[in-house]
This record gives sequence, structure tokens and C-alpha cells, in this order.
Amino acid sequence: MVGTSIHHNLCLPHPQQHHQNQKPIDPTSREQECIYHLKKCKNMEDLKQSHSLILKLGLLSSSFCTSNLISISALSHFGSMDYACSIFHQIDCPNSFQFNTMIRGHIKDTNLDEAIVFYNQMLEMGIHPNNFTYPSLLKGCSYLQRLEEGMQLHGHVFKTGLQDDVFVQNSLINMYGKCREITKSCTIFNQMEDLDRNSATWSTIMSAYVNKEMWGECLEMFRELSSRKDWRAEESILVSVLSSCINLNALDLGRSTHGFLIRNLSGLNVIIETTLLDFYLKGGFLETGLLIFERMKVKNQWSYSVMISGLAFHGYGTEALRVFSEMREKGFEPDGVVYISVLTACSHAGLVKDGFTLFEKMKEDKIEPTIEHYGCLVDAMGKVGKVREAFEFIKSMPMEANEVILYSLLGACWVHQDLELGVKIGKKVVELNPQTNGAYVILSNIYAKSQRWELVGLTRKEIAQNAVKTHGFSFIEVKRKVYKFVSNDILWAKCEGVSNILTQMQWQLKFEGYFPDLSEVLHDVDEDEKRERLSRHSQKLAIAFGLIHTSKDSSIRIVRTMRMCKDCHTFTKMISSIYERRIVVRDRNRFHCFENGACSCKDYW
DNA sequence: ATAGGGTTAG
Repeated sequence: MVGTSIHHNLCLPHPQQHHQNQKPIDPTSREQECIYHLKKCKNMEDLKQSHSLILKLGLLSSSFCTSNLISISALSHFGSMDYACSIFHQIDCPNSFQFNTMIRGHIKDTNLDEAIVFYNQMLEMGIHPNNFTYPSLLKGCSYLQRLEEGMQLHGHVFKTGLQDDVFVQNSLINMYGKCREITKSCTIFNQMEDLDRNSATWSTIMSAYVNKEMWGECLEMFRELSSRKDWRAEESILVSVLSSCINLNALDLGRSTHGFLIRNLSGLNVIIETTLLDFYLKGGFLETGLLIFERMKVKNQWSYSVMISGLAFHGYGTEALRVFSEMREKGFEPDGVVYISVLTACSHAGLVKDGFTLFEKMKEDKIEPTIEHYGCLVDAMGKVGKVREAFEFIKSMPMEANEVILYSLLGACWVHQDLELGVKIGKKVVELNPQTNGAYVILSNIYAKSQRWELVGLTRKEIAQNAVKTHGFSFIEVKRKVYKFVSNDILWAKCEGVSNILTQMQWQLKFEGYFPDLSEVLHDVDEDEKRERLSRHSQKLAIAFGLIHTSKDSSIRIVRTMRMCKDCHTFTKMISSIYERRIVVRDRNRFHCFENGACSCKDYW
């Protein structure tokens, strides 16, 4: 304790010493003195000393001094809003700077409501909000996704005539983006003069697109931006680019973005490194991902989370568990999301016991398990054939089972040939969502296996009727262009590059004995029939090569289907895909297909 | 006189 006070004396030169060669009576120099002390504060003790100095010199009446005092109290990492408030309330008539600082401080503490109280007080006192007031308030609305308040503030922005301030505009774009009101973001973006747009503007609008899962539009923005002469590479912009690449399977573009980063930036921050890591892992480049992970100088909880789920995704369950314990050793507290990753790893590797141990550990850590956590365990049990236990487990859950969980169990029932339970679950899935074709497919398979042909017919009919409603689509990247093809769409067949790939896939799959020759499919006479078969076929091909996700609206989305060489004739290595209990692993020039062992991985459904 | 906006997965 003695040591600390000595240190502080060193840190804060005594006022008199500083005065020696100056005129001590000059009030501005005394103010400067206080500011000098304030700016040097490193902790609460220093701050209190500066505060008492201000009181001693009778400078609490100096709005410049109190402004700075409030600013340090409210915004520094060691200060507190309580402290700032106590000072603020001693001011008779706070100015706009002081109000803005208090608002910003509350926003920093994610206390939007309190910030709004100050804002209202400001208005009531007739203090005009300025161009510094709105950015912080809107930022608060952004991360709390408070559209209501955000829109009111937008109105105030017009009333105060601040709508042309670039900071205010960027904040508005961001607020609407975070609230998923992309059209409103675009309106503001489009109303801006091109010269007024800065990199924050571009970065904001691009992340707004990513937030809305409009990855193509995000890349379109990037194309527009990068065609300008004066643009500069910025990490925040490229994070959105990479994120879009991941989702569009634009692996070449992603890799050249990586190259661009290396060429143009001296070092990468942890966010972009983590995004890169995710990009490589999702794209199937496990080795590159591992290399990036090992070389990362700064890792955070998120990086670990991405690495763990990446390992799980590639089927390395035990490795994922190892990284998980490394994460704990390094002092990163896992959150609910990391537990989802690590439980997924357990389910992929069939580590039921480890899964349950982790589940208990998680509850000890005071993390409330969500349906996803339960889902992982159901998955794990289903995978090793413990379908009945999994069913009992579902019944014991504190929440209703959702489609994802039932789907997972349904797949397991089929694989382990528990037809009775399969029918039970299948009917439930259909009840929950009558448009899930996958459940019908499995149900019809189960009926066929039990020779209940009438039911097979009925189920197939449902599938045919639903086919129109389900939009499966897939992406293929050929020479830096990403093609999307949708079920019921044979346009891709007209595109030479894409059809080459499909022919190649076809050949590979035929080689593995999965599907009939494409030409056989094309031999059908009836146009409608041909179209239908083709679409089903293309979807099947894509599914066989892809990872399947169910998007929020339950339509099936197929992403990350494959990676092709630039000449689009040869496949590059790796594709790991899971569908209907078949795993296709691409390693160099061979496919390894596995049919045993359930792959009812909920994260792919 | 002091200040402000933008980045990632599950």
C-alpha cells in the first residue's frame, strides 16, 4: 500500500512544482493543470486525487474541468457511471458536451434506458442535441436491436437537421442493419453522396447485408467499392467479404481475399483471423485452418469456438475435446455456444459418455442448457444406436422437442432399423412441419422396408406435392463465379462449366454406385417428367456432395457443396458431406463413402 | 477548448 502511494507521487507531479516557472494565479493555467492530471489517471485512485485537486483549486465551477472529469469517470476503463453521475448532478446547468458524455457512458454500459433518460432531460432543459449525441444513442439501439427507439431518434435527426452528418448516417445504417431492416439501411446509403461515404459506411452496409444473409448483395457492394480508385483495404470490410464467401462457397474469392490481406496489412486482428479460420474450416481446408489456428498470436473464446466446431465438422471429435480442454487451460470460460460445439463433436465421434459428462460440467458452470444442447446428446445416442434411450431422454427434457431433434432421432431410427419408433417419430415431424420432405422420404423408406406399400404410395404423393414448395438450392464455384441452382431449375444444364462439373460428379457417384447415369434420366420422353427428374436428380447430386442446413424458414438450403479446380475438370481434395446416413469423404482423387453409423447430425439439418 | 460511426461463428 505504501508502495502504491509512492508510485502515485511519481506519477502525478506536485502542482507547485509545475507552477514554479508560470504565473500561478492564471485560472486557465490552473485548469490546464487539472486536465494534465486527469489525462494521466490510470486508476480510480488517480482519478480521486485529480478530483480532489479540482475541488481544492475551486474549479468545479469550470465547465471545462468538470467536463473532463466526467469524461474520464464515465468513459475510462477504470471509471464508473455512479462516480460520473455524482459529479454530473452537482452541475447546475450541464452543457451538451456533458450530456453527450453521460449518454455515451451509459451506452458503454449497455444501459440504453438510462441514456435515454439523460437524452430526455437534455431536451427538457432546452440543451440542443448535436452531431455527437445521435451516434452513441443509435449505437445503443443497434446492439440491443431496439428498432422502436432507433426510429424515433431517426425522426429527431431530421428535426435537428443532422441528417447529412456522415457519423449520424453511418450510425443509422448500422442501427437499421442490426435490426434487420435492410431496406431502410439501403435507403440511407443510397441517399448519401458518393464522396461522403467513407470506409465505415461501406463496412456498415456490407455487414447489414451479411446480417440479413444477403451474401451476394454484400459481395456486389464489395465489387462496387473495390472498383473505386481511392478505396483502402479495411479489416472490417473484409470480414464481411469473407463471411459472405463462406456462405456462398466462394472459395477462390475467399482465398484471394486472404492473399489480399497478407499483401496489404501488416498484421491481422483476432476478428479477421478467426473469420479466416472459419472460412478455411468450412471450406474443407482443415490443415490450413489448423495452421492458422496454431500461428494466431491472439486467440479469444471465439477463435476456440470456431476451431472446436471445425474439428467436429471434419469428424475429429477427440481432437475437438482436446482443444476444448486447452481452451479452459488458457483461462477462456466456455459459454453455451462453445458447449454446443463441443457436444456436437461428441455426437460426431459417438462419444456419448463424454457428452453427458460435459453436459453435467456445463450445468455446474451455471450455463442453462438450451434445446440445442439436448439435441447434441440425442444425436450422440441416436448415432450409437441407443434410439429408445434417446426417445426417453427427449421425454425428460424440460422443453418440447423441436423438429431438429426429432429429425435427428428419425434418421437414427432408420439407420438402426427401429421401424416402430421411426414411424412414431416420423409422424410427429410431419405434424410439426408438413413440408419437410426429408421426413417423408425416411417414412416412405420405413414403410417400404415393412412392405406397407399403400403407405409408401401415400407418402410419396406427399413428397411430390411438396416438391414445389421446397426450394433446395446449391452453389457451385467455377472460375471465381458462383452459380446457384435451385431444384426445379434446369438452367444450369445450359451452362457448360456447371454441367461439366455435374457430369463429373455424376461419374464419380456412378463409380461409387449411388445414382443412375444422368443420360438415363434424360432419356425420358415427357417434358414435365424429364424436368422433374432432372431437378430431383440435380438436387440429389448436390445433396450428396453437400452439407444440408435448414434455414429459418425451414426450406432446405444446401451450401458448401464442393470445391473445384480452376479447370473445373478435376476435383481438388476433400469433400465431406452427409446425407441420409451416407458420408462421402473426398480425399485427393478418391471418394470414401460410409453408410454405417448414423449421421443424424442436427447441425446439418 | 474537450468527443462520435463500422468487423466474425453457433
